[in-house]
Amino acid sequence: MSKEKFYITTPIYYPSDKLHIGHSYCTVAADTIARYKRAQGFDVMFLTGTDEHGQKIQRIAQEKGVTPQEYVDNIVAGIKDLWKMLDVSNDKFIRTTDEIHVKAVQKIFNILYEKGDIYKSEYEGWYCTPCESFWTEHQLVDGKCPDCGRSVEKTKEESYFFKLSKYQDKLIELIKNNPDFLQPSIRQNEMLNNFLIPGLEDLCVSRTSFDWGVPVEFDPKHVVYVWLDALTNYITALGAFSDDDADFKKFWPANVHLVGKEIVRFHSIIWPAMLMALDLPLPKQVYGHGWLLLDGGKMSKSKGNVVDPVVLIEKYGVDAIRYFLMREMPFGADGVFNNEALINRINSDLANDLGNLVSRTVSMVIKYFGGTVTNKGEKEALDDELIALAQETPKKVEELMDAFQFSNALAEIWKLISRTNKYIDETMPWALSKDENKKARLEAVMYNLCEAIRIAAELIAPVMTRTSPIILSQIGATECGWSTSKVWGAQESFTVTKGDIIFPRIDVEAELKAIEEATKKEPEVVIEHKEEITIDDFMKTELRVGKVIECEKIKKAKKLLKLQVDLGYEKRQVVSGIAQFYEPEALIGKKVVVVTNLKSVKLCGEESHGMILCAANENNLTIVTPDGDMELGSEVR
RNA sequence: CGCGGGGUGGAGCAGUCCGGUAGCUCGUCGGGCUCAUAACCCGAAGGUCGUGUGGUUCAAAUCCCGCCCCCGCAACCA
Repeated sequence: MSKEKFYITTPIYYPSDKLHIGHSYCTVAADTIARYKRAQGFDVMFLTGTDEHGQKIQRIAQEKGVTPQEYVDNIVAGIKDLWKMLDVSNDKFIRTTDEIHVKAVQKIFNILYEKGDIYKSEYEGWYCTPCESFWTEHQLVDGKCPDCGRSVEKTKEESYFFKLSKYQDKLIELIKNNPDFLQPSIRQNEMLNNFLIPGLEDLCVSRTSFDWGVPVEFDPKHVVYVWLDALTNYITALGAFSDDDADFKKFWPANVHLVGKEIVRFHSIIWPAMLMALDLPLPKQVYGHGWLLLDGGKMSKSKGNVVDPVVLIEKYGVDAIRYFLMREMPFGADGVFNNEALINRINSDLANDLGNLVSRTVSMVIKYFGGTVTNKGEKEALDDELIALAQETPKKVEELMDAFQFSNALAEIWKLISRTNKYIDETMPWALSKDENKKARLEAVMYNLCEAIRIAAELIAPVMTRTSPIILSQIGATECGWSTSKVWGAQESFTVTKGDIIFPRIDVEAELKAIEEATKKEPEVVIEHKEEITIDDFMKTELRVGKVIECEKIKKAKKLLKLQVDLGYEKRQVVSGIAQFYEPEALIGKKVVVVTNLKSVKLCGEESHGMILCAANENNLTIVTPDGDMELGSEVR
């Protein structure tokens, strides 16, 4: 009898930079599910990987003076190391630069082309010559360039398009009739209201403007653009459209694509449409999880370094991090990461509740019974509540894990752990130990503790990959495995071993202080210098003193102010993104420096002829104003 | 009137779909215990559930309406 299959994927990450804690979050979640399913006996395929093509990579590599391939090889090595550190148990790792992927993508492109679902664009493209931009009919504003508002001309920009619009109705049906397909359900309306119901446009699936990508076989000046290249990884990794497609036949369709909410659209609209075009089955579910946000507000200037997962792992251990990620926030929604919450979780849940429970139990078994207890002790009605809870916990955990409610699943396990701690108080083993007649009763108590711990330790295994076996070994569990966690009394006797403290308590204040100092020491302000220019380059810029004579907010725009500036020889309108830092009235009468020979553009429907000079960083902005009374129109050099 | 999420004891959240004792974790205070990692167990204080003295209802955190505030996304930071 063949085992039931389960195929789960993470997004493939873009290796333009090191990964951060947010990527870890998604991957750990996928890993947790994969481990859980394996424990249950499923035949699991767990895929992650990297999306390595595209203009951005090409550009960064160029800047660094390496080939794109060298560049991504290096970053990908780091990503693989990170997953190793996090105990991520992926079965495959797909890189879009893998030969098997490249060939399959080309094949898919050809198939869709022959079928007519991909066609070379020959139709209404609109080109704005000054902007060098190509627009679709839909993007135009009043028939003009949405960027600068100038008129555009009909052009035939050569690129291949995928007939996404053809699948619109089927996609609407899919999402409406099949609520499981896109989860959590709030995403369904988002997709319907924002994209599907307004109408889909055909999708550009090739580019000629860069060449770091999969070449189109029959038209090699084109490179396959991200959609077709990246999304198809979920099947090419399994060997689809290759000589060996056994895994593809075995595991497709995927049970779930785990994705961040920002890419839900691609996975719930574009990807299914592509599969429809290929006559392949659709994934059973796309699950858009929330984001791990940094401590909001102004206080945290210390982004970067604190959320480097490597630092956290080195400091607190993999399991603490994995536990925190899965426990702290509900999976579908956003959550906030901060050090204090992390340390508190470690202390109260891991050290106090779980670690200490194991520690005190092991100590007592050694102290009172020389290390071994059996199931032959004297039972009492008092035990029933603990046993009942231990028996129903695995069921609840399974229900919650199946719904990807990791946080609640862990909460259930911790209810059992707390109940077990309470059981020690109720039974007072130290009192029983003083009476030789109560030895049998004491043994039952110790045995029950070991059983409860055994079950809890088994249930945390998908999340806490290292702690689980350590605990099981400390209490001498021999009956291990997910299925035995459901059986109270599965193990007849326990021979415990005193081990190291599993989670030492952390001194919160000292730790936070240390972190604060560490983040202070490395201001880590990487100043990116621009390339050197000559005085002639600089002189191309025409800067002049002007005076703000009118100023108002632009409705609909959060950041923009519309200014009328008097330059002495003329007055002109300038739009500036300073609304968050200046009240319009406060600017009237101020002298400013204006870039006067800048190409005009239209912003939020308002013409802007120039730019106001400002000193700015992430948190602050102030306009540059001449020191002293200069005549309007004076040049600034 | 762009799309969406949210405002619940000091902090972080659940409850809102399917109206009817406001629940959890942490923190605070008091007590208990001594097996254990100053841990564990018990108890208490603390909330008119953003707002309108709005509507529906016997009854509203929960449904309807208005308003305020926060946060993402999108559109613009020229």
